Amino acid sequence: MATPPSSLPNDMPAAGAEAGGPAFSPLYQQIKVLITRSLQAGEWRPGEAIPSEVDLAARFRVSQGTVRKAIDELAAENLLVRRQGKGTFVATHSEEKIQYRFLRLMPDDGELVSAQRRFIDCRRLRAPAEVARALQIRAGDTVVQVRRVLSFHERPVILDDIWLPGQEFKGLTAERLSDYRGPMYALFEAEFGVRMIRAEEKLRAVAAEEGSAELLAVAPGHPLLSVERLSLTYGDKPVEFRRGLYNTAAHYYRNELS
Amino acid sequence: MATPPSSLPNDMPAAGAEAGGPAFSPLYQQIKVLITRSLQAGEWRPGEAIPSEVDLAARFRVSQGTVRKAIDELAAENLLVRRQGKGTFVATHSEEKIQYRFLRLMPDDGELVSAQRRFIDCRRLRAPAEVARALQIRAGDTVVQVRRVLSFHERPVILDDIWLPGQEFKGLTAERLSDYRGPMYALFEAEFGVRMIRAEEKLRAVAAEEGSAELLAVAPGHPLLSVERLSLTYGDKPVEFRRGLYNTAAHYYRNELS
DNA sequence: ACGCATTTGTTCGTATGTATT
DNA sequence: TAATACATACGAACAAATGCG
Repeated sequence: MATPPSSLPNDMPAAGAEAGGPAFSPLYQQIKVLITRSLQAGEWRPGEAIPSEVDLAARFRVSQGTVRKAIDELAAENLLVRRQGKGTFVATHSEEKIQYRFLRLMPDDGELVSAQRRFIDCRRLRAPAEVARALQIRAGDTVVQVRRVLSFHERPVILDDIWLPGQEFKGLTAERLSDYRGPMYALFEAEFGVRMIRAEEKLRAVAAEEGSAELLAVAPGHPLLSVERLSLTYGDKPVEFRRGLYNTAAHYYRNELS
Repeated sequence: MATPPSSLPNDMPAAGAEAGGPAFSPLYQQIKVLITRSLQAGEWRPGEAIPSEVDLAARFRVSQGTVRKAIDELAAENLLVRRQGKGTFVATHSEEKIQYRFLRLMPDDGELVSAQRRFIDCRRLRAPAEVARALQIRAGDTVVQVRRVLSFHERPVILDDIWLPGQEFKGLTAERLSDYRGPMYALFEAEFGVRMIRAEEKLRAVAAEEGSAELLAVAPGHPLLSVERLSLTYGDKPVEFRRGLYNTAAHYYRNELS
């Protein structure tokens, strides 16, 4: 059995190390951490191929199988995408297939058609307490607020309010949002180097207020699905907070329990 | 390289075989199918240990690593649970840890407390068209309908209407439901041999109607979260259809996107 | 059109580590 | 302590998909 080589952060607490937890972690977990760091540091950009398993094995001085297991888990977490015969690629939000990973709204009948976007507002302001708490920044720090409406078949269905940390999103304007073709997360990734990895959502049923009712073309008091989303990047760092109001008259939010 | 032994269903379309698709599937996928069949047939009951990897390897005439990969996937799908040093066990709904796998409602503040259950109704009737379609039975076939209210801190929060195929649930009564300690799915599994594997949910915001408003102690028209759930067992066979109405005044439905 | 090199995918075998009883 | 079972790690070989010459 090969002893872990000195190039590995064996002395450093990796994934498995917590207070009271085990002070070691398997080799493949350490490799996973190293690969994640390179991802985070931008050594390989979204859409690019990472080195082959054999190359990585040589680089880290471990067997190919160990690299393989590390990549397996990263692929399961949607950080990497494997393609037989081609290589392993850094996941990107600009791909067709993965495009609707975060959009859970489905029409009651008919096919899923792509949404028309209308940006109502995009301005910088001091973070309200609730937003600051969610984004883990100081209350009063600058945030960018984006307000938009998504329509299907010319009918407004989603009203989104989006807050982004001003620090990471300098230069974001309504124009750039409108001009960009493709998903918003693809723009964030390409223009600001911010990659959404996963998100946590809180769903509630609420009554439409005056303003949102008008934008969604429903009567005030009409039931709307409220979806609060906190998006996280590497290291579970929050990078987006949004509140969506969905008109579920002709659509539903699909979820799979497993 | 060992050729697949005759005991394997190599000639039979397994997981990977579809119209136009490849007519073969990897060994570990075939093993996965075989294990799933034994699970379905009840060869090993929920909570029991299945044979060790070495035993299964001998039984199927493959290497331990191949069995391991099959079990890995079944564990990832929550059909099996691995425990180092002890064995691999058939997943069960009566375990503490897995108890809240299907309950997504969380309190806005405070800890998650266990719900008080109140069964309002349990009767047999002919399946309405919508229910029959969901359960893939004939309209008019017998179904069991259960209506219940879940309360937290003495306040009603969830109103559930549950439909079960009468065929599989002979002898289900309000008493048995009330008397049973533990999750309902554990009762289904223990008393009727029906194991929920996964479920698909459709969420909407709706206005409370007269009857449901009274049971949930809210005003008519109050926004409620409607949760339609179709529960599936082995082979994606539907075995439960339910519609829940959640009062999200002090709770939210949590979801993780990844 | 064909073959070849590259890369991931599958399968086997073996040895050792860690957790449980 | 010893036996058992899952977990990790290595190495080797072949299969399947892809892209290039």
